[in-house]
Amino acid sequence: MTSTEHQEHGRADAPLAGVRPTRQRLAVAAALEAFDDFRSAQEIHELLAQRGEKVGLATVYRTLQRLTESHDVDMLRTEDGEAIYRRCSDTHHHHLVCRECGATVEVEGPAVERWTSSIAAEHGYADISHTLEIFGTCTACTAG
Amino acid sequence: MTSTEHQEHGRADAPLAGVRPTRQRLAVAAALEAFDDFRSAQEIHELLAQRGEKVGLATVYRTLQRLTESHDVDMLRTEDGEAIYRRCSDTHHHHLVCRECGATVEVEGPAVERWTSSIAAEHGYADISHTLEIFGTCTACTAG
DNA sequence: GTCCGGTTGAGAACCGTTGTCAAATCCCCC
DNA sequence: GGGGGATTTGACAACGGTTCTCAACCGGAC
Ligand SMILES: [Zn+2]
Ligand SMILES: [Zn+2]
Ligand SMILES: [Zn+2]
Ligand SMILES: [Zn+2]
Repeated sequence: MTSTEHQEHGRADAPLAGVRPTRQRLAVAAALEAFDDFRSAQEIHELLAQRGEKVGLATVYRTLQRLTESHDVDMLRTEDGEAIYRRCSDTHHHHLVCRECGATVEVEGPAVERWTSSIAAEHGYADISHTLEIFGTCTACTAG
Repeated sequence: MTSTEHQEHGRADAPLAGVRPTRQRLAVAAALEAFDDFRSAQEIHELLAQRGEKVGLATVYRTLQRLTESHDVDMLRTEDGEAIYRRCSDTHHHHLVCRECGATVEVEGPAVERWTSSIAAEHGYADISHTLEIFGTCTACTAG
């Protein structure tokens, strides 16, 4: 558990809380702010390189992993299994994603949340998580 | 395009339609019938080996790929990106999957289907598809 | 300054998956 | 029954995303 580490350092509610805000970690966080779409770790690494920020690929992966675990970024998988990341709002939500351009809309569905947990309870499954993503073609891509 | 191949052979509605029902392909199909849970390609390959059916791993992958494309099996990805396969019912449904043992329950949620299409329409997205999977730990795995 | 644990990064390792291509197999027609 | 040509197979290599390794590198505490 990460919760056993000493938490006196850093604010408990900010991204990168409880860890050293190193140049590399701040750079990854900044890159995520720069994007509005889901991006792969390698794309983020590439953007950092273009910006002149030298950050090792392993560090990008480690940082994204940490941010995902702390729910500061959303991670989902493309059709072919690649992990992609996006800085999202704090509340639980899902995504409406354009399969052409990647434009993303956050969506909430309290009824769906209730439905999934009732289904799980009904069958005795514990420690539930769920994935729900909607893919389509946005207006811009339909027009273009 | 696979649609350019001659399709006169085989029934158009059966699994493996339009391709030679070779020993290997039949063995993979049989293995899928034997399982009631989602299984990875490598697990299926291993089962075939245990049964004495010698089928190359590449052939297992190729066959599963073909069956997935023809919608004769469902393919989804575990939380760490691995593809898993299952022979399912024909109607549209989603899954409640044990992340330990793969035990699967098919679930239907008409309300969810309606919700996803209304969300999509609301934002002007067209040509909609969606993924919805629920992961948890089944009673057997919780007990064990 | 020294200490010391957290952090980094280059590269290797890992692992699921796909590509390669010669050999085997099947199907059709003679 | 015996070619012949397309399909299929499988051992193995290659690939791509991700994680591991571990020596070097910080950066606060004292
Ligand atoms: Zn999100
Ligand atoms: Zn949800
Ligand atoms: Zn299914
Ligand atoms: Zn559905």
